[in-house]
Amino acid sequence: MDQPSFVNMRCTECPIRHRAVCARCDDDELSRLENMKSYKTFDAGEIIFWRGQPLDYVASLVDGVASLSKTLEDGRTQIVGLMLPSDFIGRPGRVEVDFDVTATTKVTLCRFERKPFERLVDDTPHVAQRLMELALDELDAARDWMVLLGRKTAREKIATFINMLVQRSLTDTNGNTLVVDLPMTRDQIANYIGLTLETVSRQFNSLKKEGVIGLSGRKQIEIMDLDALREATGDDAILI
Amino acid sequence: MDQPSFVNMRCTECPIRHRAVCARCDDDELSRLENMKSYKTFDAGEIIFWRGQPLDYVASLVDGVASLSKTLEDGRTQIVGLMLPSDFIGRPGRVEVDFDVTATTKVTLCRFERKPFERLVDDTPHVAQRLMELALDELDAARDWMVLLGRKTAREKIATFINMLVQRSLTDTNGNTLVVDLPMTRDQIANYIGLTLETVSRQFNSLKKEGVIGLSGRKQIEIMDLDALREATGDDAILI
DNA sequence: TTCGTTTGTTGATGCAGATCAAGGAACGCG
DNA sequence: CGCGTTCCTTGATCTGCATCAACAAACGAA
Repeated sequence: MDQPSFVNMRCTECPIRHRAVCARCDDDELSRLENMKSYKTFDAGEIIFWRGQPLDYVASLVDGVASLSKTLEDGRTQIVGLMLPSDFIGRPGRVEVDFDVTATTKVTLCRFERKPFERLVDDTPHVAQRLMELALDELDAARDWMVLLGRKTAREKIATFINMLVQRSLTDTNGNTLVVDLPMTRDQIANYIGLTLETVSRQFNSLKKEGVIGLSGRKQIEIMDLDALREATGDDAILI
Repeated sequence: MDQPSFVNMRCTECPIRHRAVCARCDDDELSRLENMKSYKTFDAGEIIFWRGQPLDYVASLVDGVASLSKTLEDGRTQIVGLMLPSDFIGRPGRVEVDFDVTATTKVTLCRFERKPFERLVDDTPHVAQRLMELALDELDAARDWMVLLGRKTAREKIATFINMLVQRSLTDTNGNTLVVDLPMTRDQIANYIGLTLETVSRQFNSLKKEGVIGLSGRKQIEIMDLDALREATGDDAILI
């Protein structure tokens, strides 16, 4: 998990090249992007954007995990989205975001200045189209999360969360078992799935006791029985 | 609330003309739309689209209320979106939806055949842009709903729900008090805000007892004290 | 109008998960 | 290596909402 240096990276060598907003750009468009981009890293815990702050940049997340969160009057918070590599932060035409964006782990962004980026969007239809796809993917994910938050039990929530990490392939393979890196603390997980940190801890250990997962260190989960895990999500089978 | 006849309506007379996907269309584009559109109505309770069904049409919702819902293995359901007049159903490039779309009240759609509509989107950038805006608005709404589902109490959920109906102006004015038409039953409301119908009923009556709202008939709420209602949502003041 | 069906209210009880509390393990830093 | 801090676990208790149950009100059809 060493942080490679991105500073002088060419777009053609970019690890998220094929999935990010630039996925279908040709060489010409890439060089336009090269000219307006700059890499910036944030340490874990740093605020990347404040809610309401005008955005001079939009960005692709290149490495690490960031979270979008909203806060109620009395301080209760809810994480409303996880940004993983290739996700896009900020939208053309929108000057600010309505949530805080925080670096959950160390994060590297590929930032584009807003104005030139918006010009690029205006005259390259497939970039606009790719942005639309990314937005619709986020909308789908948000709707699945609404089911989780509104209707799932604590156990189902935990299973769904782990399964999501598997799906979005935050995984290594260690021998023949799947190993998932947890990008966040129990408290942050709790905020994401609408529980308290104590309940998160209890459910993790209960799944461990049943042999569905193994816990090694604070930030690693081994998937011992993927079928059982998916069974435990409560989702309709064909959704998985 | 009489259903006017839409069958022969011209786009220029359309009640959602200024907010729907066609908001910024010029006369030429409108006449292209006239040629590919057809109105269709659904009775309350009818399924408009099934999850997984290939969509031959996309549509603007002209009148009534529809809901998007997802179902778990064992039958628990969660409404993941309310479609109100001017909302758009279906996306270019996406062949199916991942939820059921049901008419909550009697619903009228202005349907467009997919293929010609996609061609229109391809060669009119501001239609694509409007679709993007509509999608981002839905995404914002979905995120607010995640906070509601994950972190709000039953009372806050009910207050937020009523406040949303006020905001999206499903309101009449009756003398000097605001009257909100409830488009759905207690059971459907419960499914939308992640509660049971009994809890919904209790919270309505508790807000009534406190003089925040009045209930007249099954489907009408008077807003007696809007400030108290907003206070009860739990939202950060500047969000409202 | 009357009857049947759907929808809503209200009460009693139970339980999943929150809250409160204390200690233990992992990690970073001098 | 030891120490302080952060993060995690585990137990005890509490409570908000679900669940179960019965009835009442509204509505629609004949």
